[in-house]
Amino acid sequence: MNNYSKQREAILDVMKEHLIHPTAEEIYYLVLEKEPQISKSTVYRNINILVELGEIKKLNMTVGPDRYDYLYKEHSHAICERCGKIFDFYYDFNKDEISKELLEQIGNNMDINSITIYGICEDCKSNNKNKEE
Amino acid sequence: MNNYSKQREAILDVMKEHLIHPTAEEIYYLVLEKEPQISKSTVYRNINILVELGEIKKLNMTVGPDRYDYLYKEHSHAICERCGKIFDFYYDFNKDEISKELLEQIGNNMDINSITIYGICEDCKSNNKNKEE
DNA sequence: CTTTAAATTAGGAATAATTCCTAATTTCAA
DNA sequence: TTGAAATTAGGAATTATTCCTAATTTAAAG
Repeated sequence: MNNYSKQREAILDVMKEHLIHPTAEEIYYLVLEKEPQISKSTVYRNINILVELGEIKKLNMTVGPDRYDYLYKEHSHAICERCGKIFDFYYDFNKDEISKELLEQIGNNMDINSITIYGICEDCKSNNKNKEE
Repeated sequence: MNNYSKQREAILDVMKEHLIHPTAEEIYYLVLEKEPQISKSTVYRNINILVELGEIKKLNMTVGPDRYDYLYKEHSHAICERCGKIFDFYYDFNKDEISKELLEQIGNNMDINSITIYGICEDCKSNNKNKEE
């Protein structure tokens, strides 16, 4: 693993240019503009490699396919479980304390990579109110 | 939506009896023991309804299919992004403060349903050390 | 420069996970 | 009762992702 490849480079470039939480398929179509020969399997494979290398972050969605994010700057995500909207935000979680609690409660010294909020956004809440039940 | 159905009842019972974060397919096989006629599509459909009703919680996985949890008692989850292990733990996140930050930063008054930690567990960290790179 | 082994690729096939479709059945309120 | 709405089983269809293979590219060593 880890020979140079302009395809992988192009994918990372796309991620840096488009901070829009794209799906794998959206990344594929964006990369096509730079690398018209690239295949979908190459995109999927390299996305996984970039995630494994920590260059990009996989966002685990409740709705629709997973999405990816280039962390130009440390931030957290709040995701609407009903419509899938993703919000970037900053919050100073006390990771040391959380790590300590994890170690005490589950006996496992995890490295915390990210903390994600799942909930229901304002729009989905009000749409629901209009629904007859 | 929401006529009585013994199939949905059986699924919820299974979730209450097996607090093991099962996948939809695992739920299907567990429910089969109570309802030998039940079909997989019924299981999928009712799982989604139970999630929507807030009776069970969907866990968004990095690895493998999504999993589900009956929250017999409020708790959070820490998930290993590499092997998919799920740990239940308790932590008193300051949801009010987080909500306030969300409103200020993203202008959206979300209802927070859950907070999930993603990271790399101890086992996966040490496995990695042994890997030649 | 060559050579060579390892890594990567394109393209399509295969798999996995989930949703959709339909006719039959069940639920429940009038 | 009865009729409309909801739900079901079963299988087809769709979606998302991974796997397979022969050809190409990379990089390091001579």
